Amino acid sequence: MNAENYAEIFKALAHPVRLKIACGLLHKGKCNVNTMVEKLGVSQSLISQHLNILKNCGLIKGCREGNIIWYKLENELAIKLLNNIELNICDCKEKLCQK
Amino acid sequence: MNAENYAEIFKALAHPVRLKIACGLLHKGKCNVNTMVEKLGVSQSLISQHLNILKNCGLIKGCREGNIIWYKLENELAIKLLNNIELNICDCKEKLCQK
DNA sequence: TTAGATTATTATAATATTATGATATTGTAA
DNA sequence: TTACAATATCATAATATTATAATAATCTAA
Repeated sequence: MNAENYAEIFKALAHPVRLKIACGLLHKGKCNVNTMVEKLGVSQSLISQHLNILKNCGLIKGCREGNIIWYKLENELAIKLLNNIELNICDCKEKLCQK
Repeated sequence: MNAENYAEIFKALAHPVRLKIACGLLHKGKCNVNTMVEKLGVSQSLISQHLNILKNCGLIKGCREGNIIWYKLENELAIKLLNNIELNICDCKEKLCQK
């Protein structure tokens, strides 16, 4: 891991929607695409594109269960970084995280 | 601090040069522009522009001492985040941090 | 096998970021 | 004052990111 590698991780988290997704996954454990679409109020296409960015960085992984794909946080560094942000204020708490 | 605010901080750190600068400041304490130019091998103009981005996010502050401006890390969140990256591998260790 | 639900991909326009080179500003010392 | 060192700003070209709309792929259930 050099500066370029680290910067990529930061870049992946450097967008409000991706941050909400990652933050939400940290607390919710897993989430499917349509739920993100509803909770975050972002188009399905855009959610999918953001998920792809997170996936390409190795931050999340998708696990198909029939028709649905469950996404999970799969990166220790991302988890450490996200634990440093004030989650009770983070939008994801009120949105993606709710049952 | 909402998701947008947090994303801005991540964005500020989402570039190799800015990450090296921030990481270097964390360990070196302070640094002036010309030293960054030499140690990081990046043009003076570009270093200055990157410093400006870090400054605008409130991550660093410059303190003039005669002809020289010393920059310091001035953000608790950034410090927490940077403490989570493996500093012994980070480029800044070999470069910006050396005496 | 067809319809519908869920997710992904593609093309593209709008916008933002990055790097370069030239120039400007600020302070110091002769 | 003038020259020089340190830093900042500006214009701009190249590149990357973001959002939208349309379409495609995949799975399930009837």
